[in-house]
Amino acid sequence: MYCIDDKEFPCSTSLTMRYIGGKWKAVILLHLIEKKRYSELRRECPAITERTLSLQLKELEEDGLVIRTVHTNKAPLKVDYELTEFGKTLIPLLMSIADWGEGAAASDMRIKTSRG
Amino acid sequence: MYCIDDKEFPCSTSLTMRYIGGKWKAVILLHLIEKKRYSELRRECPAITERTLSLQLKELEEDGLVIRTVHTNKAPLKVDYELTEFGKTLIPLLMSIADWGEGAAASDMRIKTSRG
DNA sequence: CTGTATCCTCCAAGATACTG
DNA sequence: CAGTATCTTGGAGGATACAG
Repeated sequence: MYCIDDKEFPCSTSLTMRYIGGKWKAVILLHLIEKKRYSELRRECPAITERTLSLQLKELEEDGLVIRTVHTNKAPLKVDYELTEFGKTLIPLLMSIADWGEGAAASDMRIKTSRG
Repeated sequence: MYCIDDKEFPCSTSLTMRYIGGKWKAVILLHLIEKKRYSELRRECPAITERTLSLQLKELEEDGLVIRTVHTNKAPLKVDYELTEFGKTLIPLLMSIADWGEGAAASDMRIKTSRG
């Protein structure tokens, strides 16, 4: 049994999902394997709305998985995001997640693949 | 770009999360690495409500990850669940998810661990 | 450029009672 | 034993406009 902020997690699996679950967190983390500017991230993930991307990044930062760096305070702002050491421990898992999805696309006939 | 039932997934990562995302699916799948009776599953996952367990199992079945077998139609019913061959391709990933959670519990000081 | 602020919708999931 | 049926709700996530 694990707890974070009075929320309970009965096993380590549910605990992991607390960090990378949700619709977009794993996607964002995977993109951040390479350090990125905020605008790069947005361009690479057009399916994620601005608000959601911003909120998820803040949560990832609070969870200690991602670090945000501001390089200048004068406009135009320059901010980038990268994985912390703790966040980097997720890399093999993130790779496995991406890999499994590719395999699934070949196995599950309900999945339609297109260039998009 | 991938599609299932007119829902769009921009990358393989988001596609995987479609299968194992949500609060409990990965937990259920991990328990089903060994074939289980419905009642066993319930006993082992008391944190999951009956309704949710039932719904998730049905979804996992529709997704081709799990197979449900009814062994008798006369009461008392006997039903068990196990991973399909497709579902078994998730096992290494499920293991990694559980493992990472254990490591996180040791790294993230916000996580309180208890016997429960 | 890098975000917030508002408003809104939808649905995953909980609680509880009931059924073949 | 193995589930459904109802009812409810919190919160994740979308759309869009605005801000430092």
